[in-house]
Amino acid sequence: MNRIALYHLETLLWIARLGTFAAAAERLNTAQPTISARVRELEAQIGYPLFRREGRRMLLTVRGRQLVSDCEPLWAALERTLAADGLSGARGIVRIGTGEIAAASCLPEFVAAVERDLPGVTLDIGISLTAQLLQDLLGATCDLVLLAGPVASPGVRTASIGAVALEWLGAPATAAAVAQGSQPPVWSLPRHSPLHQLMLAAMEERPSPPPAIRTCNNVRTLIDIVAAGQGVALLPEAMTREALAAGRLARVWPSPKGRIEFQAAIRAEESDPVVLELFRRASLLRMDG
Amino acid sequence: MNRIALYHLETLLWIARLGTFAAAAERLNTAQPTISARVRELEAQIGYPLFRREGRRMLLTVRGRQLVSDCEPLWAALERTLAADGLSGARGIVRIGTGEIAAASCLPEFVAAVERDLPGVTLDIGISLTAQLLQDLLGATCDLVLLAGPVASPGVRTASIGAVALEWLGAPATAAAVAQGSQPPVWSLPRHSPLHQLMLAAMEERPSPPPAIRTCNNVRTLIDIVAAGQGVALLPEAMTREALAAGRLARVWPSPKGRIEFQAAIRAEESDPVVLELFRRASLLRMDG
DNA sequence: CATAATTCATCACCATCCCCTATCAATAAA
DNA sequence: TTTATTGATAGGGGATGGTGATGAATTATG
Repeated sequence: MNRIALYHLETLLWIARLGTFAAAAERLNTAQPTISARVRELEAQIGYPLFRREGRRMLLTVRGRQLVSDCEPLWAALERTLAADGLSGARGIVRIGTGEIAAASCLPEFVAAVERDLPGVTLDIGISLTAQLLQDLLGATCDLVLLAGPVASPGVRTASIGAVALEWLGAPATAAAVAQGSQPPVWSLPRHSPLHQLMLAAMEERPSPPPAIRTCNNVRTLIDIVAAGQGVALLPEAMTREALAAGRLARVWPSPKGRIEFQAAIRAEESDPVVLELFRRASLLRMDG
Repeated sequence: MNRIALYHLETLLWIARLGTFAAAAERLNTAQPTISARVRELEAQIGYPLFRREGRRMLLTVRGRQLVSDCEPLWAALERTLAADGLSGARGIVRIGTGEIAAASCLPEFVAAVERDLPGVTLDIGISLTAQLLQDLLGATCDLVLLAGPVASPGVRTASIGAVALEWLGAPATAAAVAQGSQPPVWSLPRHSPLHQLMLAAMEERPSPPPAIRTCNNVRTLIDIVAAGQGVALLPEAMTREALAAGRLARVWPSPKGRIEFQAAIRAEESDPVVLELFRRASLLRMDG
């Protein structure tokens, strides 16, 4: 069945349109015996007769007509798909990996720009932690990543896309308790993440001894946890602005000096022009916009 | 481009799913060089690279991924279409030709029965005059026709499906004028149609000399014309019952004795089982039901 | 670090397929 | 009858697709 080629279907469709094998042969720039042979092959492949003799003509059988009308839209779609070649502009599916913070800060803007300027390009987006993102990139599971922290890995080409400020936040009740000397637990991303490292550095700035540290691999969940009064977290301003304004979160300690850097990255040996163009555009993003 | 065979697409899809050429080869019960060759052929046909080396693996390019995701639904549809073979029951497109009167009397019922009992069968319906219908049938433009008048043509197999009564109808105003001796024109289908012949026969029954005869090739329009007071027509009861009840039409002269016969017909040498089954079912129809 | 295993490319060889030209048989039109 | 049209058939040449054996590059394993 799989030995059917596209020209078999094309031949069937042209015979159906023009009525005779000879006309289809002319239309397809080939000889009439070729058309006969193609029909014979197609019939052999699908296992039932498509034509029936009627005088000197060949008429489609009932099932043959069914096949024609089934194949007509399919053929059109196939032609469109396979001919989508010389089309101007970039086309293709690019897999983007990004961390939660970058996703919240500039991904919608990036996606919108791509949709607008490169309509042929489709983005597949996956959210992960920095370490996973790098692994995906090197393992060619992703084409382009937006990730936190300075990355200096051989085989990776990066461009900084800005930094966001961090703040010690908690529920308003937690802030009040802290003001009275309480020592709430600190929540953070897993140990290997850049934000966790920044959090440890920021703890050094503080006079009090470091309290218990708990981790969660999801920033949104982290926010929910501290908003529920379960502790304090060092969170990016970009993701908490709204909750802060709404009073669901409050500043617990003074903000540290450190900011968290973000970068766009692709494989160093990347050669695909679409990916390179997307990297160029990603490099122009500004987290602190 | 048309030299692409279905197995080329199938191969691409399995490589995309399984990740390696070797795995695809095993899945497709073939050797690995075959897979390499198929990919090479496919790339040559579409004109751009689908894969890129990465270590010892082959990775889809951006455009390659695009093609995969474009082809996935197409492939599924093609498989479904081409494999629609051993499916139980009849399948296919049958072209039905019918006259207006038969269409109005029993076509909806017939179509509903086919939809219900033979869901794989699609009907293409065309409305024409009897002469055209016969020509279509013999010329294999139609597979089955429902037509008026006794047909005895060699090469055609018929079955009676009943008869309908005819009445001389006109607008109520016309009927009133006739009662006072007026001689309105008579409207009818074209000369070669069975209804026209019946009309002429019915005129013989009448005492008065035949008035002017005008023709129109469409019964519905004919009804509209006489309902607008433009004359009298011999019309089938089946199509005028409603207008008569609503008072838009009225009986002008006494009804003639003749009724108009209807038949289902197929080519005598028809062998397609689907058409034969539909003919069997059509033979059971009753116009006078 | 050396070895083994995996992955895809290449090669030679063979079978099959596809297309062409030339011709024929059947039917329809003149 | 003659002519034209339609599709089938036959034979040969060239392209295509398939296989198994082998090789190069990379990655896993001891």
